[in-house]
Parts: sequence; structure tokens; C-alpha cells
Amino acid sequence: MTWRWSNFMNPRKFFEGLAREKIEKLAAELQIKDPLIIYKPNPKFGDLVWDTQKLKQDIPSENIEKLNDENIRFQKAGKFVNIVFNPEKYSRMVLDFINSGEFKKVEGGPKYLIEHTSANPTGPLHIGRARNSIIGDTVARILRRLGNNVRVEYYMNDIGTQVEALLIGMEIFPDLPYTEAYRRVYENIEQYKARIEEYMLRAETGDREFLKATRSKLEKLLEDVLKDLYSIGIKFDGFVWESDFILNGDVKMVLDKLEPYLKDENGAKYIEYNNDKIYLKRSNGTSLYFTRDIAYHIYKSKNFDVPVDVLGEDHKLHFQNLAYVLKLLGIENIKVIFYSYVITKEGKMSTRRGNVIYLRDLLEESVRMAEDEVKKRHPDLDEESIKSLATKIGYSAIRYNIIRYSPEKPITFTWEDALNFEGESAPFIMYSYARSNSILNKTESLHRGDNKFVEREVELIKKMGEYTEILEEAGRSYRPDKLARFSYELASIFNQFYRDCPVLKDPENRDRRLEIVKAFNLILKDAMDTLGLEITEKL
RNA sequence: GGGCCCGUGGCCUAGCCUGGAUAAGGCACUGGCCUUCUAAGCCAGUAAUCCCGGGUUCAAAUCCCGGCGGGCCCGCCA
Repeated sequence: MTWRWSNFMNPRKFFEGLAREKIEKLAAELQIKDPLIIYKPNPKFGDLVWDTQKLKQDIPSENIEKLNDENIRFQKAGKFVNIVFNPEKYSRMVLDFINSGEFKKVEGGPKYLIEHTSANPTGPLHIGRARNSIIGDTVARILRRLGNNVRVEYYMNDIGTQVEALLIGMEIFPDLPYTEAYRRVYENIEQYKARIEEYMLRAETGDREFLKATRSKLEKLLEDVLKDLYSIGIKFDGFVWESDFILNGDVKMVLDKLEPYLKDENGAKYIEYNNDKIYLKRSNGTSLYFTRDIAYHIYKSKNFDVPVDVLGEDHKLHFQNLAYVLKLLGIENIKVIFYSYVITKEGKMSTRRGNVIYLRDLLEESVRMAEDEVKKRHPDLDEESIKSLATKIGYSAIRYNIIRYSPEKPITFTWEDALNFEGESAPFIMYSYARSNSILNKTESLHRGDNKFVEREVELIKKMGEYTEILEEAGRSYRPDKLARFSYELASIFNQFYRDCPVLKDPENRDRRLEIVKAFNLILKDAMDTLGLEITEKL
């Protein structure tokens, strides 16, 4: 499998290629041996800059001037050579690239497996967990958009202390909500130790009847978690049950394969690493979560080119150990995205402190706020339309406000920020989209316009021209926030264009500007789909 | 004690990987813009010792070392 990150040839890369060719030729003529430093500067200087500060020799102005042609202008500015693409030619190429649909073309890439969320269903998701889901889902969408084959899995814990405590809780307190029943057992774990151990032993020795019963109970609870995720557009391609790796013998296989590295301690088995002990087997013969996770990752590695885990920062050590043991088995293709916690002003969310914020509550509040706004703006709208619009806005706002931060950045949750509908937010982006839509809806057909692009138009077009590269970068680095930010910036530039450049009321410029609005509409919709934001034709 | 992450205007964030021209946005605040394609918008303004100290370099928010502050982890739990 070949790795291709540059799926897209695009106009910007094409022009950059032209510029580089010229500079390389000049460098050869002048016998410059040092590497050529060419990068994207602050846009006010140009589209590219050739930075000659490191060169010992000065490049004479005459040589620079000779580089100019109808496509690209080179201009010496001290130790920099500013490079400007011909705005008419470049803009035209970008517009055609987008409006022809070319920008959507991708080539097939490697097979990805994204595992995300994988929470024990001991209660509804809180926003910290939701961050995992939203990051995982958005990364999956980006990778798919780039043409890769992507499968998304939820790893379902049906073995272990927490799960047994949950089951026992529901048995002992059948009348309590299951979250509360679980908490009563888990918080008094000493009291129920014997029973938990008995259940764990049955599960880990592969008691099929027991496991079957466990699963059917957990499946019902899982639905409660998934309901919230489905509502914001997050779906899974499959659910992997932890106990399967015991039933199918993989856990035993892992222990056999690792035998040469295992050390014994009263019957328990461990691997030494960094002066630490990684346990794989208890003295009572049962396996540990770690061991089952190794089995899961062997399955991932065998069936996919690039398995990706989405994990909270609290799992860093676990993953480091996992990577070490997998390496012993010759497995090195596992990638991981770590994200930091969502905390509140009172610190870490905890049930005891009573500062847990559940995703569903946040969504509900967000929709309620959106509803107020919609009613204000469209007093004549019927109840059903209001509800539908408010739901899209409310849900998108939450997704956006979680995805816009880079994953490793800790988020301090405030209702004010989470429910911000202005500035860098989903409603802002949706609003710009709706504006472009309303222009397009008032026209019957699009005609090819002239190439007399004005500055404001060129600025917008250049931003659109960056889209495919932003997608690649977001996918390559697992940074969905880069796409989120780009979408906002693009929408923001469109709003400036909207103010300065009348489209329908200006017959001189109408055709050309309609092309621009159409291109913007296509790009932004594509970006919103990829981010999992709802599309609203009107707002 | 050890390991990892974060530290950028009053608040939040981008830029750091791959060092380069006056550090870029949002929120908040102040003032302005709806008889013209949607004002969830736009324009202007106030506001930053880029945590501190060294080092490397012609050049450091960015790289290296040492601190400080905050977070996470260090279980025969998951």
C-alpha cells in the first residue's frame, strides 16, 4: 500500500511548481548550492516568498526581473523575493477547479480503523467523553473525504470490575436508575468484592451463558449512550466486545506469543519495562484489560493499514506500555490521538462534586437557546420549522465548539463559551452558507463570467484554493480543529465579500460573482459535511 | 520522586513540528453601519514582558537546557 497524502493536485500547487521551476533554474545559473527556502508568507507580501537571507551572495535585481512572465511576478524586497500569482489567471483556475467538481476528486488510500468513545455504559455521556466521540468522528469524516477506506469501531467492555459492579448494582437495586445503582456498588466496592470477583471469574473463564446475559443487558444501556451520539451525527460501523478475545482464544495466543518475555510472580505474569511491571495475567489465572487490549490491537493491525485510537490523556501510560508490548510482537502501525480533559471552573468533573455536565443536557440547552433566536428572527415561522432549525443550529454549535480546539488543549467548560452563537461558531458558518444560498436561489442559471477579478474577490478565491490542502493537513496530523478554523475564516472572508461586492444587482459583474458565490457554496458545504455540521439552506 | 501535556492582550484560541518581514482571530469593552442579494453580519478603536532565566543562530513565540505555575498518569483497575 502506497501512502499518498497529496491526493489533490490543485491550482496553488500548480503555480507553486511554476515558480519553483524558475527559481531552481536561476539558482543553477548563479551556481547557488544552498537549499532554496520558499514558503508562504503573510499574504500581504505575496503568494510565496523566496527567502534569500541565508545565501552568501546577493541576487541581482536584473536576474529577478527576468523571471517575470504572464503567470507569475517576482519582486525583490531586500533579502526576500516576493512571488505573486497573476490574480486573473490564478483566480480563474481556482474557480474552474471548484465549480467543475474537480476539488472533490480523490484517490483511494490506506484502510483506516478508528476506535473512539468506547465508554462503559454506566450512564449518559458527559462532555469530556463527548470530546472523544466528536474528535474521533470528525477525524473519520476527514479521512473518508480524503478517499481512504475508514471503519469506525466502539470497543465494548463487557468484562472487568466496572462492568460487574454495574450488573450487580442493577440486581441489588432494581428500582434505582442504573447509573445510581452502579454508583452505590462502585463506591462501596469493598463490600461487594466477593461477588464482583465471582462474576469476573465467570466472565474471564469464558462462561458463554454468563457473557451472553451480560451482553444483552449492556446492549440496552449502550443504546442510551448511542442515542445522544446519533443525534449529533455520530455513528459506528461496528461494536467489538472485549470478551470475544477470550472466547476466540486470542488472549491465550497473546500470552503464548509473549511467553519468552514473561516473568513470574506468585503465578502472575508480567513484562518488565522502564523499571516497571506490565501485568498480563493475575495469579488466579485470569487475564487483564491490558492483555485483552493487546489482542484487540493485534486484530486491528492485521486487518487495517492504519489503526487509530482516540484516547484521553489519562491513557498515555497505558498506550505507551501497549505500544511497547506490541512492538515485541512486531506491530508498529498503531496511531493514537490524545485529547485533554474538559474541566469546569470547579476543576475535574465528578459526580460527587456535582459538576458533571452531560452531553444531552448541553444539547438540550443549546437547542433551547437556538429556538429563542430563531423565533426572534422569524416570528411567522411554524412551530415545526422552528424546532427543526433550532435543533440543527443547537447541535452544530456544540460540535463546533468542541472540535475547534486542538485536541491536546485542555478545555475549561463554560456555558457562555459553549453556547456562543457569534464569531467563531457554527451558526456564523451556517449563516454565511445560507447567505450564499439565498443569492444562488434567486438565479436560474450560471454563466461563465469574465476574469476581471477585484481584490476582494481574489482574496476569497485564494482562501477557497487552500481548501484541499487544509483537508490533507487536518488528516495527516489528525487535527480536525484545523478544518474547523479554516471553515470559519473562509466564512468570515465571504461576509466581507458579501458587503463589498453586490452580485445580483450589478449586471457588469454578476456572472463572474455568481461563479464565486457558487464556488464558495460548494466548498463550505463540503467542509461543513466533513465537520459534521448541519446544512441549513436558510437561517 | 519519575514520565507526558499545557502556559500567547481582561478571558479563550491559532501560530511552534518545518526558526525569518509590523505576533493572527474570537469573546468582552468603546464608537459607527440595516429604503440596496439574510445585521447570528460588517467597519473602526482600546488592549500582549508570547510564564521566567540562560543557550544556539545574522535571526527565537517557534529549537536546546534549567526553573516556575496548572493538568494527567505511575494498580495482579478499566
